Amino acid sequence: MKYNHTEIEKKWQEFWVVNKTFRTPDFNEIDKEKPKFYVLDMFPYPSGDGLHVGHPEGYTATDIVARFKRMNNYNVLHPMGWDAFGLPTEQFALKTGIHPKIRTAECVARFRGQLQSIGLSYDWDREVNTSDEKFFRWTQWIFLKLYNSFYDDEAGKAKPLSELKIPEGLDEAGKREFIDSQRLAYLSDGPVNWSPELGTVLANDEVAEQIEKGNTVVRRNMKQWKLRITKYADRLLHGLDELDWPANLKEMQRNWIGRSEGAMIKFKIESENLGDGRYIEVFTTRPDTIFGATYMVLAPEHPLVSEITTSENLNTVDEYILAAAKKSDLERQELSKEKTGAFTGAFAINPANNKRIPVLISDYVLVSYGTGAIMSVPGHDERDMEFAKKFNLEIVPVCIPADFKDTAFKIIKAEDGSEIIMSGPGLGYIEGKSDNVFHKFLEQTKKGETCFTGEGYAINSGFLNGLTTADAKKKIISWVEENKLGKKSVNYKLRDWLFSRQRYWGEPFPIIHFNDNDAAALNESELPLVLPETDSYKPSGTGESPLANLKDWVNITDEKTGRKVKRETNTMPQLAGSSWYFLRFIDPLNSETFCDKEKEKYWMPVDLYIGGTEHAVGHLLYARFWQKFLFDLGYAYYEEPFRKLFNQGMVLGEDGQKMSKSKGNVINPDDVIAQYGADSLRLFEMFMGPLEATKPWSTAGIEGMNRFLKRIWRLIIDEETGNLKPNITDEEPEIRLNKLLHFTIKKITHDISDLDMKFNTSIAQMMIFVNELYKAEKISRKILNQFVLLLSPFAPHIAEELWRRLGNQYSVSYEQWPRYEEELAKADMVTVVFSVNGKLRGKKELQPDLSDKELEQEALDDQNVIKHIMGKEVVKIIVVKNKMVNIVVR
RNA sequence: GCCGAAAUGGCGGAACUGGUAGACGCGCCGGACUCAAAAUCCGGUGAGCCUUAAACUCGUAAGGGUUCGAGUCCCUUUUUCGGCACCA
Repeated sequence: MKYNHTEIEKKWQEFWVVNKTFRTPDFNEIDKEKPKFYVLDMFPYPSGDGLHVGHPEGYTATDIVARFKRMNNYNVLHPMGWDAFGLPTEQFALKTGIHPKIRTAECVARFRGQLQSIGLSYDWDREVNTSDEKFFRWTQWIFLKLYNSFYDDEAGKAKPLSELKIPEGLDEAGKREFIDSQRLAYLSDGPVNWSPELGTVLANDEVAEQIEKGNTVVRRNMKQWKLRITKYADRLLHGLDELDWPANLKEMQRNWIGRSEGAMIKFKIESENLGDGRYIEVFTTRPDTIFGATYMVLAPEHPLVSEITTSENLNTVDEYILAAAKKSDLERQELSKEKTGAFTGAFAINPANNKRIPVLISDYVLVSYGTGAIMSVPGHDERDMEFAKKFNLEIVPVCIPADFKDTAFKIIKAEDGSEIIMSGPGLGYIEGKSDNVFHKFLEQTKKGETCFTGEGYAINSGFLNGLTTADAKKKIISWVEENKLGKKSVNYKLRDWLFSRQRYWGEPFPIIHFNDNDAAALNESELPLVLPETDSYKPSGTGESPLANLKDWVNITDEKTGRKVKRETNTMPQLAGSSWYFLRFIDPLNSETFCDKEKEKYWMPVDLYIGGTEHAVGHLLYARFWQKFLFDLGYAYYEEPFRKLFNQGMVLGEDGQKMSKSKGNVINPDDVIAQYGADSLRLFEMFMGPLEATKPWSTAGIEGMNRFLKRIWRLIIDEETGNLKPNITDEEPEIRLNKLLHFTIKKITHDISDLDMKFNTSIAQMMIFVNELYKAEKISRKILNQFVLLLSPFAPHIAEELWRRLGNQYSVSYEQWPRYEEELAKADMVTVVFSVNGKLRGKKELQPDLSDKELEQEALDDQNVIKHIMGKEVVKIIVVKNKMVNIVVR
């Protein structure tokens, strides 16, 4: 009876389903004394294409860990669900008229079937679907919590609006405006990323991906919902420190959050249009270079532009603003080589040296970062220098590299102990040395040929002269603070999360509008607010969602007030549901709350989370944000959701190229399973290399895996009779094989429990073990039992089958993971190598743990070693226990 | 441009804190079984020294360094991949 993967896999998959083998018991049933392990895959979007071989890679890895932990007496939570709201399904509906709900159900059924055919040990009783109203009811609920909360900066956490202190003396409208300005979910009118092809706006992290797909993204002013994630910027940044995440991923989040320290400084405006006491405020990370600020630049959209522009310059400025407005963000960046701008006719006063400097506008200054205005230091900022050269603005060097320190100034100790700093162009000559390199540096900077952006020492900077950049920063900041011209300040690149989309297939907002600037939230009891039925998913054409066309649904009468109101017609982004789905798995059926806190306390945080890097700054940042928010309000026990994160690499086509339909190199896991079986697929996915690496698929490789499984089968089963091989005995194991078994147990146990996800070496060790078993005349059943258990997390179907055939009962899934004895896992002979001057000259099998003296003697007795040290002086002998002896001769 | 990761046989990849480079698999070569083939089993397989064995030399992208000893540590360069990119 030959190894029949199809039959065996079908049999055991059915067994697992019927027996609910992998069901994680309800919270009140589990033994809470046992340790827990929550192992999670990034849940997929159930697309029409089905799974590709990239999916099972991460899923198999987590499955191995889940199965291993179960066998090690952990309570394991290993769930799967569907990130089911999303644009492709809606576009499919537009094309075919098939309702997204129906399409989603089809795709989910297909995906679930495929996942089950891989033999993944999910608890299907906990399956969630973000587009299911029982699920998104709670997405809407969290949104309401955000809407009804504010961030208390002093306490450093979010609180319900009921605790918000409202300033006195406000009328009703003023109060409302104030409260709205504090909500963590708020409506904001301003420029957003709009994609005409998609008919929707996009969040910043989605823009790059959509452009790559060939969609255009333009800037457009629209009123949109945003979530105030920026309030959490610092906590999101610092929280990273304690997480066991890949360094590059943490770095990506840090970059995305983009914290920079510097100062806000006010520059007084001099304009014919404006009276005294008006200022331009700038943010700078280099306040120490303020003496070199020779002009200012405002973003074209800066509100002060219209006020300060003089009549003489009005036309050019207006033209420029218009031209800039027409450019998309992308165009602005692409044209970055050539700086453009216009003079406003206004001047400002540099507070450091009271110089009168011109104020210009340019689109290289972004309105959305800092204050939308900069002080320009062309000597020490490349962008400013480019602009200064183009517009013939003065460049003053105010910072020099440390190398020039001694030439640029001299610090003399005065009699009273204070320091006198001598500086000036002539210093080098006074000292009796002329430094051409230094003067060349100054000249080149003034001409715009050199731009030193590093840190060094201040020159031409009045009271900052001679200070290091760090000291100069401190000094100038305390100076502006004393003079009430500014303060130390921190800025972030992170923007608030654009949270609304003009789509049908998403969570509706539980919001009604009385008029343009007066909205109200539904009560929690009114949730879920379900999607209205329709057969038209076409965008309204006005930049509103398809829901806007459904007049009966949109226009309603508010029961509380009796007023006619309109429903919010936007829907939430796909990343809403994925920001908290991992909590729902803990308590998927709860209809009282999104997740019971006691259960969350037990199961969270996720102990191992595996997915691709593409979610580095989107999903992973938003999920952390929501977790922190729920923590602040006391709904969650933990502040960080994912303790250990691992990024799986990409699986390339056999040609080493990215898999794509157009290249015709796509491997379909269904075909692979049909031909070689799920166990071969699983094993090969893990054998290809470390999980994080990008590596090509190989048909020859999977054939090899299939061969390995057949070899295991024949080792145990007589293909002629279908019975156990006659050489399997009930005797005690042969010592040699037993030692190798223990070594193998140790190797695999470490490979899985260190969570480095390098299972290729575990499989290699199993192969070594099987090769050795083939050489044995008799094999003890005990050894085979243990081996099958070792194999089971990797290739569970064949393991279950062999386990039964070896005469065992029940499933391998909850058997005790094999233990190893350290003594047995040790080799009984070690190979010690002898080298002379670092070159290998001989080796010998020796007993372990010989003394240094004994090893030394062994080396000196070696014929080849003798040949190489003959007639030479032995300088020194280095002995590494159990490893090597190196003889150094002269 | 900046930041990060990587580069090892014909291929995928091993090598724990510096200590036998190339585990394991694929491919290839040889043998056994067979009328023959497939499958299977056994053996070999970094390069060079005309063949073989021993011995020797070279060899982990390139060059240099530290060390008794470097794939591993340090410096320089090249290439590949990933991320960021007017964020003041």
